[in-house]
Amino acid sequence: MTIYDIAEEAGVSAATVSRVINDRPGIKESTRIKVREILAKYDFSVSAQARGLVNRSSMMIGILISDIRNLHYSEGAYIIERKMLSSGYCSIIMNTGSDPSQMASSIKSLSERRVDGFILIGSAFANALVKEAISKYLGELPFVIENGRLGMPGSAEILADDRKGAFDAASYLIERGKKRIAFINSSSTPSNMLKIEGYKQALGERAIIVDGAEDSYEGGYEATRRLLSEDQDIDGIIYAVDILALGGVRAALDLGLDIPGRLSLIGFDNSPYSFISNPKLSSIDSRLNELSEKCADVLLRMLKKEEVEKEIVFPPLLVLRETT
Amino acid sequence: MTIYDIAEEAGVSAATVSRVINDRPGIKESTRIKVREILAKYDFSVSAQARGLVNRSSMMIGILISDIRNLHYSEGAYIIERKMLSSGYCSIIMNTGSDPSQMASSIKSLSERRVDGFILIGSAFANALVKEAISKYLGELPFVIENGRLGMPGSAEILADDRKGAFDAASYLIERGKKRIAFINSSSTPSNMLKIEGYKQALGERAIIVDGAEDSYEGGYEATRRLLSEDQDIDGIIYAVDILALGGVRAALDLGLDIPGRLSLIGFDNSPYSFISNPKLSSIDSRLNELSEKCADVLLRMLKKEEVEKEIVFPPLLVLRETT
DNA sequence: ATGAAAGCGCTAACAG
DNA sequence: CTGTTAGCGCTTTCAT
Repeated sequence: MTIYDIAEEAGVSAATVSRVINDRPGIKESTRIKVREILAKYDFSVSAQARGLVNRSSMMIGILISDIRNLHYSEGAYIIERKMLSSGYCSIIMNTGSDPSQMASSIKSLSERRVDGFILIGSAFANALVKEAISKYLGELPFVIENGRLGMPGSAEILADDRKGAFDAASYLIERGKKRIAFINSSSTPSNMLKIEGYKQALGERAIIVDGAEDSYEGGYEATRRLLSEDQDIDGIIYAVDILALGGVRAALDLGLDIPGRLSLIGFDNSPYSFISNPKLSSIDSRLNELSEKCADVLLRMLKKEEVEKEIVFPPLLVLRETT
Repeated sequence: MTIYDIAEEAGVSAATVSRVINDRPGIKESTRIKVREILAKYDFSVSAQARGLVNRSSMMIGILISDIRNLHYSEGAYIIERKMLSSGYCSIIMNTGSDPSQMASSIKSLSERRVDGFILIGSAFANALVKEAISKYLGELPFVIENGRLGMPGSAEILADDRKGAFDAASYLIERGKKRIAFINSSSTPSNMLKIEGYKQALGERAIIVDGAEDSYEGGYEATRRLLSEDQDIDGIIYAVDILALGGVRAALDLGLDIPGRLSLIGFDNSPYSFISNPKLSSIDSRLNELSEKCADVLLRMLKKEEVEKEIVFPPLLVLRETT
């Protein structure tokens, strides 16, 4: 069913039907009503495809995420999808994994779909291949990157201050009298590298960095267990992500260590995991949800050709619970 | 940039360019190479929009989810998105919430986008409004519903046997000598209603059902705490979803009850929450990931006009950990 | 206030 | 092996 079918039954032209559908002015009220009636009668649904072709706007955006199963990405995707939809934009969501060439190919896909703009969630997208793919395929499109720096002209960057987050966490533990404070990291994303920097800044010579833990509960468990048995004096650990810390909590408990008396633990992101943890996990709130909200805001404004700030940084918050 | 621009530079017609792009046979090798060269030179990306218009296929599918932040939905979305993409289909993901009228309006959106098919994840979609919206707007489209019954002609239903899952869990606790076994439910989805049925089937007269807990960690905590203080003899609890059970674990611990000696707890879905829990949670594995995989499989087959089974049921597995 | 006609970027049928 | 033509479903001038 097309607008021509509607037009025919209404005894008007397709142009008129189009005007009614789009609420354009300059239509006799009686015609408008007549057409609306027939539209309703057939539950007519316009082809966004055809419309997009002539309007040069698909009213779709792309959301690229390394892995939506990751709780804090799914929250971001949720917030952005809802906000965009309420302004009429559908979201194409793609999981790219952490492989830059996969990311690049997703970017090409988005280009073929003729999205009106897109959002990259996570610092993992801040790499050369992605940059190249964007300038090749999505050159002029507005986009925003959440918590990553790409330094491209058409884009906005909404950032968490990860360095400060780690610095604050470490400083807090030092203040509380902890002497040997370690940092357990998983993947080497730009975001995690900043956390390490902040941690080092606070610890200086006394920094103890465990790198390359698998990015999971088990990864945190193993890394913590190993660290704790190799170095009996560790009395504080900061983790690059909450889920690692949950594994760490269990490892410490299995080793019979008192939390937080003997050992303090701090996670990162203040995700729902942190209060699901038992004992509840203290965590650095990177305010990712607010970042996501802001991402959608900013993209929407860019889509309307409004001027936007190209860089917004959200300061972190240290949330204390039962592991410190 | 369009195929006409490419055609002009290559000194051929648009039809030829189209043939090269789509790897159609019957093109002189030298022409093919020449055209490919120019395509590459400009990083040409075809308009899926225009192509879709003529092919009557957008190569997009819709995925409707009540809330992707829910871990087991995000896993489903992940699996489906990846699988569909590897067959060339992009996924439009929409969070509908639990309001049927929201679901209906999302269905209309999908129709305007001219998706080639769609997947409904969750039994919450098994309601009259959704059914009506589908037959209005997406009448002939192939679709599959994960863990819900809609009973519509064009669809396939991939189901978990929730009744049996709850029955097995309850039976297990009875076998282990538990005397007062409660069931804590959150939302009244069809899926949860089946769980209650299975539970009742095992418990008979002795059924103790707590309904209407909020669907969250806190909800599980509150409901459990109240139940346990009102009825001191409870020695087993089954929860409609894992996250509730995590709250329950903490409530029991706060009350000083020994798990599993004094009180056994069993969750539902065997989600990642279950092994993040401390103590680790025993849970009924509804095999949702396998369901999701199957959903994508089946939809893909429907899209190819192949015959498919209209109903597939996955039997549940009881996974024992530290709370039983 | 309304219609005719052109065109968005692509594919397919038909010629040659 | 390749080009011409028509048309997918819509919007938008430009007339009237």
